[in-house]
Order: sequence, then structure tokens, then C-alpha cells
Amino acid sequence: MAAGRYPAGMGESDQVEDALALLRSQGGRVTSSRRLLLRCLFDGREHSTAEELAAAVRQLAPDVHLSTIYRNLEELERLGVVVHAHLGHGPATYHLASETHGHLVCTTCGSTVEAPATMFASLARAARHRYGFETDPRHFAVLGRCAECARQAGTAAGRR
Amino acid sequence: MAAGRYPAGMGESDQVEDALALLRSQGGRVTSSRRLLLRCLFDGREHSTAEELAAAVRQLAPDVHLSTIYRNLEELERLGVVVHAHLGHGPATYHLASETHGHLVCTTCGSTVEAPATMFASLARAARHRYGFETDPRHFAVLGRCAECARQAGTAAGRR
DNA sequence: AAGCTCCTGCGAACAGGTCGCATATAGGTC
DNA sequence: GACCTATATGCGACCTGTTCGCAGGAGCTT
Repeated sequence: MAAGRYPAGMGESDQVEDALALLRSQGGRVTSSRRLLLRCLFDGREHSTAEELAAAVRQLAPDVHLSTIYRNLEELERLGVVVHAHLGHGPATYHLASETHGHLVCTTCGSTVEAPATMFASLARAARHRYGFETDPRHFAVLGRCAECARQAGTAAGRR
Repeated sequence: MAAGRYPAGMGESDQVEDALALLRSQGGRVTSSRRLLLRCLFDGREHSTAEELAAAVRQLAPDVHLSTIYRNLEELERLGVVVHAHLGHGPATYHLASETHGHLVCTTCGSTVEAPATMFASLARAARHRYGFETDPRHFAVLGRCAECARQAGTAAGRR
């Protein structure tokens, strides 16, 4: 689980460099910790916490500090490269802004299901219509019970 | 803002006593801090944080400790009397389970709009249908921009 | 190569929440 | 009403997730 996460191919390098170019164009500087962080974001699984990203980055650069990860994530978020979402009670998770989707988080087992933005379309329409509220489809976290946990709860029903 | 929140009339007393009876029927004990907490929950505005509830309770019983508030809220949640929800980045907010609704939280100004559960019906249906996921309509927190902030952002558009 | 920024490591601080412990108190029993 | 036991409470310590201030280091411009 720990090994084999990072730089496998070279596919995402372009995207990493694109993001770095954007960063530079805004007066930011290209540093190795930033490049590594971006690489981990593009390579790793989605929904990484800051801690997980720090661990991944440290496999190649052991001295990168957690606070640097946080600061860089904040910067990347300002640039629109990544977004974070709060999935339940734990730490925030970060993923690429390009992979916009909602999250269905199981409060029983903690698993998360990604739901396409289209699933939220009617809700977004209703919110706009009734309240003038513009929902942000990136930042969704809908809690409930995943199929498996719902089934188990159903089986043991009447208990409580 | 500080004065006049608690025990105004006697209207909610029945509900408070109902909840206490439920508590007692489960082996719990009726204590003054619990009665006060319930009263604040019924009287106060919805979406109170633990800290706010503690402040309200302390107006009548200054020695009630914050951890007691947390423990009692946890207990009341287990009994299904209250629920908590996470509205954005701040502390969790608690409200009566009977007042079930979703929340639209403005990420710009922090205001929250309560949305009836019906607004989430089609989302809930889609989630169940596609993923077998049973959404919990009490625990929603949908982020975005309220009408006012959206308008201002629209007015100043092209900036950023 | 110098110099001005910006970035980083580091630890301290912070916020929100939880826990363990000794003491107090609710509420059943005699 | 006194007694007893389980439950609640106050209190402080702790924990997790995140932010901040600072001094030193490294990118980019000239």
C-alpha cells in the first residue's frame, strides 16, 4: 500500500508542469516540494488527506514539512488547481479541481462514493430557483449509509 | 443578544419533559444541566454550537462545564432528540431532530439557509437508485454562494 | 554573482473535541 | 429519611487537524 504510488509513468508530467507554469505566472516559485506535491496529486488516488500527501512526498524528499504541504495546498487551491472537501469527521481531503464530483460518505463504515455532478443538478436548480443560492458542486459531502451498511442495518432491523 | 433567550414562556416545557422522560426510560438520569440544555435547545435559535449552548446554559447554571455539554449532546443524539451537522469549517452545530432540514451554507459570508428535506428528494432517489446509498437528509451541508454574495460576485465579475 | 523575494523547516500555538479520574448526585430500596 | 450504587459532573490533560511566526535557505531577475 505504501510503495508504488508515486512517479510510475511519465504521463502526468505535462500537467504538473502546466500547474507549475501557472504558479510561476502568478509570481510563485517552482520548488521541488511543489513539484513533488503536484506529482502526488496527479498520480495518487483521489481523496488524499494532507497527511497522506505529506507521506507520499516524503518518500522522495524526507524533509518536507507538513506545514509546507498545507501551505502549498492552500496556494494550489487559490490557483484553482486543487480543491478540498470535508468528508465526515476526519481530516479534509484534497483532489484535483478537474475531477469535480460530489461525495457520498457512509457514516457507518467511512467509505466514500463519488457521484457525478449531474446527480446534483436538480438540487442545484432547486436551490437557485428558491433561494438564489449557487451551490458549489465541488464541495459536496452528503452523508448517509452505503449500500452494504444499509443492508446490514436492514437485516438487523428492529433492534436499536 | 445575551439576555432574553431562555425560559421566556412555558410552552416548550412539555417537550423538554418528554425528552427527559425518554432519557430516564433508558436508564439515564434527569439532572439540571440536562434540563437546561434541553430548554436552550428548544428555546434558542437553531444551529447552535456546543460553545453557544454552554454559554446559554451557564446563564442559569454557571458551573456547567463544556465537556458536560458535549457529553449530553452526544447522549441526546443517541436518543434521537438532537442531531449535529457540520456547516463549513467552524464547529459543529446542533439542532432538534424534529426540525429536519438540509443546509445551504454560503462559503463567502457564512450565512446558512435551511432547505426542506423535499429539496433533496431527487438526489436521495438518484443515490439510492444508482449506488444503493441511503442519504441522511439531516446531515446535509451544501456549500456555495448565497443570493447576495452571488450577486456581488456577479457584479464584480471578470475580476479575480 | 548579487540581491530581493518568496519558500521552507521548525516548533509553538490554536481550535474543536475527547478522555480519565475523583467527587457529587439521582433515584431506587429499606 | 438514610443508604447505596450507578450514573453524571467538574476539571484538567490530552488528542487531532491546522495555522502561525520566525530565522535561514533557495528561486529567479538583473
